Amino acid sequence: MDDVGQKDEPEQSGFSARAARIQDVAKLADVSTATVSRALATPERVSPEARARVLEAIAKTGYVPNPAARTLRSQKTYMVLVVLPDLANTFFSKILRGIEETLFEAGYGMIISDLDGSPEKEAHFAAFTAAGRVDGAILLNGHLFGQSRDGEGSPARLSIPLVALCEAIPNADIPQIEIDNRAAASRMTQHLAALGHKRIAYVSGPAGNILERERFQGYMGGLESAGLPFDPALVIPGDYTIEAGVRAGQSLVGRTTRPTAVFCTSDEMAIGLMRTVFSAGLKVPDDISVAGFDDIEFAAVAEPSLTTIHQPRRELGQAAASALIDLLQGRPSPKRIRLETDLVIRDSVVPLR
Amino acid sequence: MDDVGQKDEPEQSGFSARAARIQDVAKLADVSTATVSRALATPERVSPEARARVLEAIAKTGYVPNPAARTLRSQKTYMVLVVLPDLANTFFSKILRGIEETLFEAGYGMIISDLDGSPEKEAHFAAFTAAGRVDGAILLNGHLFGQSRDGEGSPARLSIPLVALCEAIPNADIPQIEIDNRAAASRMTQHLAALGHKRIAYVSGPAGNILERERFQGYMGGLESAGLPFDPALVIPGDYTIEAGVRAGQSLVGRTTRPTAVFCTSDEMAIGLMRTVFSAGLKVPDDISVAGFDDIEFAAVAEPSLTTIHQPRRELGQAAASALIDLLQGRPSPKRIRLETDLVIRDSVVPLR
DNA sequence: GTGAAAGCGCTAACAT
DNA sequence: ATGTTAGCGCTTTCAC
Repeated sequence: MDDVGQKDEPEQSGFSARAARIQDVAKLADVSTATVSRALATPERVSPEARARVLEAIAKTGYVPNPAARTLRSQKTYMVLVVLPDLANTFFSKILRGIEETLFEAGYGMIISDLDGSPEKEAHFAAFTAAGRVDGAILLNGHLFGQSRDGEGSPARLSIPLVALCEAIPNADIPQIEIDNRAAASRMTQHLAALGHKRIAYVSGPAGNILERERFQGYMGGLESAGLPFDPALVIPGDYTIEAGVRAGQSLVGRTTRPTAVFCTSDEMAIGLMRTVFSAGLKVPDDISVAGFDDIEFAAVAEPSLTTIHQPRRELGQAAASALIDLLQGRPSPKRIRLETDLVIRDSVVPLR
Repeated sequence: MDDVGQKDEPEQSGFSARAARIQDVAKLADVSTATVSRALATPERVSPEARARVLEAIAKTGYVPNPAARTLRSQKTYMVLVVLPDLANTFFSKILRGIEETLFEAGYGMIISDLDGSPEKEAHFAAFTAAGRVDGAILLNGHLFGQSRDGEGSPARLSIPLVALCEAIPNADIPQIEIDNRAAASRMTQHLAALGHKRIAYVSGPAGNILERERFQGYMGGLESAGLPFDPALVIPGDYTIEAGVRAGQSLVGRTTRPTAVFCTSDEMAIGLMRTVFSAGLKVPDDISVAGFDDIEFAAVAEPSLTTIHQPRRELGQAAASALIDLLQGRPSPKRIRLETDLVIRDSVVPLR
């Protein structure tokens, strides 16, 4: 009476076409489906004997729980969405590793969303979270996406736990994991100034970007600490990409009074800029010093090797994932974590003259 | 009689805590849930009036179908797994873009799995597919993962449609999307030979890798075409990473009779190798010519800029995604696609002397 | 063209 | 410690 006409015998007969279900395991272990479920989720609440039989039956059948059924019932996906502004930027790869390894240990999977500067994609992934495909999200893109359709003051419906990583999200009451961008930029600026540079150019990130705002303030503060005047003509717009660096270089080499040092707010821009500078017949660092930010893998092998700010990328990813897991499991989570950066001195920056 | 005691009124009252379900839409549009479902999946089978009312109700409620319920019932996830050997390699970013955009147009989402050289991760993702979390997979890692537990000749159970991308999988009867690695490597080798180079070193990929085998054969064939002898001492082991390039460079600079040209089978290795060569006081290309493979973004801005083989990365991704979608939708799919590569001539290679 | 009803596979509430 | 049962939200026969 505990069985209602299955299609055919699911026993381990050579070619079973269909996957084992919890029922198959229960029958084989001579327990109820509830016990099988518990043996997996809360083993301590099942007798050792029953557990052993269940485990054996699972091994025999090759049973793997159906995630859709599990999710439908428990309303948990054990999936986390990671939102990136640009997957092509190598800066993110180690961060992703850090996130993934931490999530994995806690039994969560990771879905990556590459916004690629496209608002439609953002809408797409907003719908994604709204549909309940993920339990939480780690945002590296610097803002929340539109979760409520009516711009009213209504609290976001269907909201899930979020963590901001690298790019802080100012008015959001969520854990923020980052470095001290302002301090790091200030430190680099002062480093250049200490080497005698007086005309220090700054290649920016995208306008409005929070990293950009922080780093720019660090640049300004660094100039001030060094007693150097701020010259708006030395600020060159960029967006962290190689191409932006190439363009910034073009704008520099044509000038009559050139800066003696350039602080690029990403390594990719620094590398692109050096390329243009070379092509124009100038030498780095002899004619102009160039500094970067991030310390991506290519920074150490660039020619000349790049003086830059090292970010603990893997640790950033780990910290963000931990904070999200805390949230997901109802534990208190840190409100803000700031990891330390390092000034990495290589060959692209030398004292003036 | 079509309603069984809901918790509370789900109408658009300011703060509805819970997400709209298909029932809510059905009630509001005054149709059955079946009609709502059909209006979404097969609009042509629903009367225009009913469809309009359903669409309006969906807009009003903000209804988003629950993917877990949909998957549980239909056994389709509309998700595709993309398996990468190494996400940190920038070579993959544009490929991912190509895959993602094509999948997205067809209504599929993408889950990225970065194997990172770890067998455990491979097992993890094998379980992932076995659990039915994805409808199909695109493999860039050069082999299938263990799908059947018993090594018997039984056909893989729970198998899903697969496509091999870039790294062909020899004995698998699945669509293979790739470039002609052998021809490309041969072409580069002959290019170097045509410039007068007689001692052309080769920095390899990982042993056993299919790309490596093909490219090595291309190198051998290229030497032969040019009438040059093969010298095993000129083959330097690598694994496509920057670090491998650095090590390869170290093994080169110490030699008494150095090669005059080096063909690196990835741009990352070429860039790492140039770094070491510089540090040893040699010049590229004056003292030694260096060629790469892939044409990643950094190749054009390296110093000197890198002569390399251009791969149509985005198109490769698109082609693989299309082939998989064909399979998923029961259409015939191409068995093998080979996209064209280009020899990109830049500054890191010059004629001998 | 539309509705009623079954049920995908699991977990959790409630019994025992 | 274990079993029974309801039901997560959807798609899909099967009727009409």
